[in-house]
Amino acid sequence: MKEDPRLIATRQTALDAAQKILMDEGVLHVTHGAVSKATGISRSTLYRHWPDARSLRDAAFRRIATPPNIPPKTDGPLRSDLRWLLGVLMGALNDTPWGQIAPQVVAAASTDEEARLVITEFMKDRFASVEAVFAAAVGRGEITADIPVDQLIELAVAAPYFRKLIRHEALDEEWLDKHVDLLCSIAKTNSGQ
Amino acid sequence: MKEDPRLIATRQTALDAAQKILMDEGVLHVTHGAVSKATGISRSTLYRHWPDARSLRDAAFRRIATPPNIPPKTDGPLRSDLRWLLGVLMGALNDTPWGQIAPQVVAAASTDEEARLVITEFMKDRFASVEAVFAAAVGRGEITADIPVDQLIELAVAAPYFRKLIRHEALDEEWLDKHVDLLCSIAKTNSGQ
DNA sequence: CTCCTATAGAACAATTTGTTGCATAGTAGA
DNA sequence: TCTACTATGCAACAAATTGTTCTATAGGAG
Repeated sequence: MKEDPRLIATRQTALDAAQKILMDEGVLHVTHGAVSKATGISRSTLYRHWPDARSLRDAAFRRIATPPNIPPKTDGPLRSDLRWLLGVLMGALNDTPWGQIAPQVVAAASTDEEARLVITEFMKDRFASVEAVFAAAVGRGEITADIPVDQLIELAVAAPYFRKLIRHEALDEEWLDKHVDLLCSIAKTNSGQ
Repeated sequence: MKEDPRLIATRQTALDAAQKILMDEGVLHVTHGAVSKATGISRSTLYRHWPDARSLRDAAFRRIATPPNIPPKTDGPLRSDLRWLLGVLMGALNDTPWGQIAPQVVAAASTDEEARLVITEFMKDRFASVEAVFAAAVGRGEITADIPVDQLIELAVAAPYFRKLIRHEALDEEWLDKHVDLLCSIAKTNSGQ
C-alpha cells in the first residue's frame, strides 16, 4: 500500500514554502493562507494536511530543524580534529537553513516542548562528537584524562552558537582558528598536573 | 506640562500584562485583544496607545528587554571579582523577567532590527563589565596584559547564556564555580609567556 | 475502463484585527 | 466650585483571517 504521490508532492511543496517563510519573515507569518499564496496549493488542501496553524508551524519547525549528523574525525592531532569538527559546525550555522532557523527554534523552545526536544537532542549529538575528539586525543596520549572535558565541550560549542545566534557576529575562519587554539591550549596546560 | 496620570497608568498596566503574556505564551499571543482581556482596559484604548499589533509587541519587548546595569566589582582578586559579576549575571538569567524573555528577543532579532539593537547594546554592556574585571587584574599585576582578553570575555559570557537559553540546563552555584575556576586558570596559565 | 482519492474552488461561519463616534468620567486650572 | 480638556469605555462597524464543508474535477491504481 504505497502513498499517493500527490500527497507527497503537496507536503513537500507546502513545507518548502513554509520553511522559506519561517526563515524570511518569522514564525508569525507561517499560515495556511501565506503558504497557499506562495505555492498555489488551495487553502482547503492545506487544512486537510495540517488541521490548524500550530500543526503547520510545528511541521515547518521539525522539517528544518533536523540538522545533519556530523561523524567526527578522530585520527588526530587534536587541533586538527577539533578544527575540522567545529569548522563543519560553523559551516552549518553560516550556510544552511538550520543556521537561519535556529533562533526561532530557540525561542519556540521556551514555550514549546517539541522545539525543546529538537534542541536538546541535537545538542546531545554535537556534544558527543566533540567528546569523541577529546577521547581520541586522550587515547593517543596527546592529552591526559584529567582535563575538565565537560567544560571544554560546552565552551567549544557554546562560543560559536552564542556568537552567531545571540550576538549576530560573523563566524569566520580567523575567529575559529583562535577559538580552537585557545581550546587546545586549555586542554594541554590542564593536562598531566 | 505634565502627563495625564491616566496615560501612565494605562501604559503601565497594559505593558505589565503584555510582558506576562509574552513570557508565558510567546510572542504569538501578545495582541490587543489578549491584553484587553487580561487587564480590563478596552481594546479601543489600547489601539489608541499602540496603533497596531507590531508596535504593541515591540513595546513589550523593549520594556522587558531593558536589563539592569551591573557595575563591576574590581577590587580583586580576579577570581572573586569574576565570580561576583557572573553570579549577578546568572541571577538575572535565573530570576528576572529578562531571563525568561531573552529567548524571544533572540528569535525576534533574526527578523527585527529593534530587537537586534536591544541585544547588541546589552551585550556590549556585559562585555565591558567583564573587560573591566580583567583590566583591573592586569592593573594589580595579578595577570599580564598578553592574555587573549576578547576570547576570555566571550567565553565567560557565552557559557551561561548558551547553557540557559539554548540547552535549557540549570545555572547553579556549583556550575558557576567550575566555570570561573576554568576562566581564571586560562587567564593565569596564559599570563606572562 | 473503473474505482478510489486528492485537489481546487467556492461558499460559508467564526474569530480576529483595526476604525470610528459618542457618552462618561477623571484631570488641570481659574 | 465651575469650566475646558482629554483619556477611557462601549458599541457598532468594516476588513482580513481562520477554519469548515460541499461539489466538481482530475490524477493514480488495478
